[in-house]
Amino acid sequence: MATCNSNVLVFHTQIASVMEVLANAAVAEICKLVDDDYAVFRLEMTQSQKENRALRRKLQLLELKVTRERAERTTRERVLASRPSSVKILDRYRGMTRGEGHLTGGHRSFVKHAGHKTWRDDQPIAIDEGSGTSNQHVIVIESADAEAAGPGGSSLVKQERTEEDDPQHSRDIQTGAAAGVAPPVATDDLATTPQPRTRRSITEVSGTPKAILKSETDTETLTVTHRLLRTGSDHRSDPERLGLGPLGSPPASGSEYLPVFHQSQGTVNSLGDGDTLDTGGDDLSCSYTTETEPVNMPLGLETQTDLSKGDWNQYSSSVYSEGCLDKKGEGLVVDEVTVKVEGDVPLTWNADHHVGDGHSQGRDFLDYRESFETNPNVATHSPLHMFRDRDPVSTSMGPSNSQGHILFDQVLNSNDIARAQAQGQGATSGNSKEKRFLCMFCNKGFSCPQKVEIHQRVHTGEKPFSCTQCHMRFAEAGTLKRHQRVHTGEKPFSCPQCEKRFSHQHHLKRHLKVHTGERPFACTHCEKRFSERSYLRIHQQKNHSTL
DNA sequence: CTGGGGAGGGGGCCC
DNA sequence: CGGGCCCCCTCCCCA
Repeated sequence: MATCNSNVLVFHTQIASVMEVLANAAVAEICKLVDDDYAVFRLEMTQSQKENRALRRKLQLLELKVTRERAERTTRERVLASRPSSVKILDRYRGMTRGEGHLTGGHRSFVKHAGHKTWRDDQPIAIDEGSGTSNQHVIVIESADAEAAGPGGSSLVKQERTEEDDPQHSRDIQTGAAAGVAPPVATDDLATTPQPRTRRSITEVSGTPKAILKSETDTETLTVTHRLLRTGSDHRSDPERLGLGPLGSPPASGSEYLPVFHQSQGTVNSLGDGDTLDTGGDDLSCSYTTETEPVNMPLGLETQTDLSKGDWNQYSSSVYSEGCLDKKGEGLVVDEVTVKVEGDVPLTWNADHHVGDGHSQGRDFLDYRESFETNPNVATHSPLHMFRDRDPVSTSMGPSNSQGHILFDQVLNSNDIARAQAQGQGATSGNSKEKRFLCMFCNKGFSCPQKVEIHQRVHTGEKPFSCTQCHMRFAEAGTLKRHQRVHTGEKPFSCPQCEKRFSHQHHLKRHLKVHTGERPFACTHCEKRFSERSYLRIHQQKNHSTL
């Protein structure tokens, strides 16, 4: 009996072990099956996800393409029929965050001749090849999406990567190569379809004397500024820098002055003929730098921007103040205002650049012109000639415009005319001092060339001294220094009578008359007296103008 | 409310 | 470079 029980126990033990082995085997097999299925499932999921991404990308590309084509059609209607296109304008936008649709500043642009297709920076830009739709966008695509991008987007991604990998930010622009290929469009954020926000048409011109460098932009916040900078390191202002020869000699033909356009704000999607990026507003903020090769490239500049909203000073202020080429000292910026004019090419400016200023600028141009017509020393190459050609009203590119001159005169102060004439004639009429250095515009005599140089800024409008606190510019360093008291609040001139303080010494002197009761200026028509000549003049204008 | 005048701010320009 | 004067403009007060 005991033996029987023993056998049964052994048998049970063996069965238990066999069952355990079988169970383990079954578990292992189940796990294996699950893993296999899971792997297959994952593979299928991955493939599905990739397909989804690819489809989404294609869909977005199609949408962008449709939007783009629609914008192009709109633009074609607004773009001029023909434009010269022998030069390329490449823009450089530094600090631009892609996909954000704006530029952060410090952007530079430059012009390259047709043979050079090099970009120096990475930003969406289109080059007008004159082919009508030769527009190209540089896109940023997420790397993850790039992997799954379809054939249409892969090339785009490839291009972008190539450009970004370029440490020198140089890229080849394959303009006009988009034949049969949808305009490359990409975005770093699929959720936000990049809408063209800036429209700019840059037509580069060369060869013809009346070539026009045209910037037609419709974008928000446009303060278009033309910077005429010089490549040299000499930031000193002198007549030569203005294109003036020393004391009236014609400007050097081989000057290295460069017209510089500075793109200051706004997303710039360049567009060529028919290439349009809808922007939204007409208020352009497009200052862009153009850099020309040292080849003679006569060009006229016409900027169809909304400069009419600002005056010339403001215009020039923005021009000068934004430059990275400025030589900045302590609150002083000296930069260049130079127009390179070669031959008899008339440099034409948009009229609005000049006539908006309230007072001073008009005088400048008036003096310029008046002296030009009377001063035989003024050569036809002189800046005066250039200014004369700047039609203050019409945007025509013709040389001198009689209508423009009429209107030009209208904006000028008659007092300034008299003053200019008086200065010119008086200076030449026997000044006892050795003022043998004559102004080339008004014949006014000065004792040294530097004074002539400073004086001639009255005529040329050159203001090489820029305030670092604002965009004001001045022709004289002392004026700038005085102006900066506006920012510093410095009022070094205090009244001993009432402790009032003034930033101008003349203000103090004028104020002292309040205490003294001095009224040296008497009206000849009545018995009224005034402490200031200007008060008297206003009084006479208001009360005795008919006398 | 309006116009004249005073006061002051600021830039242009010459010495 | 500073001084000086000019001008224009704006703000404020007052009749």
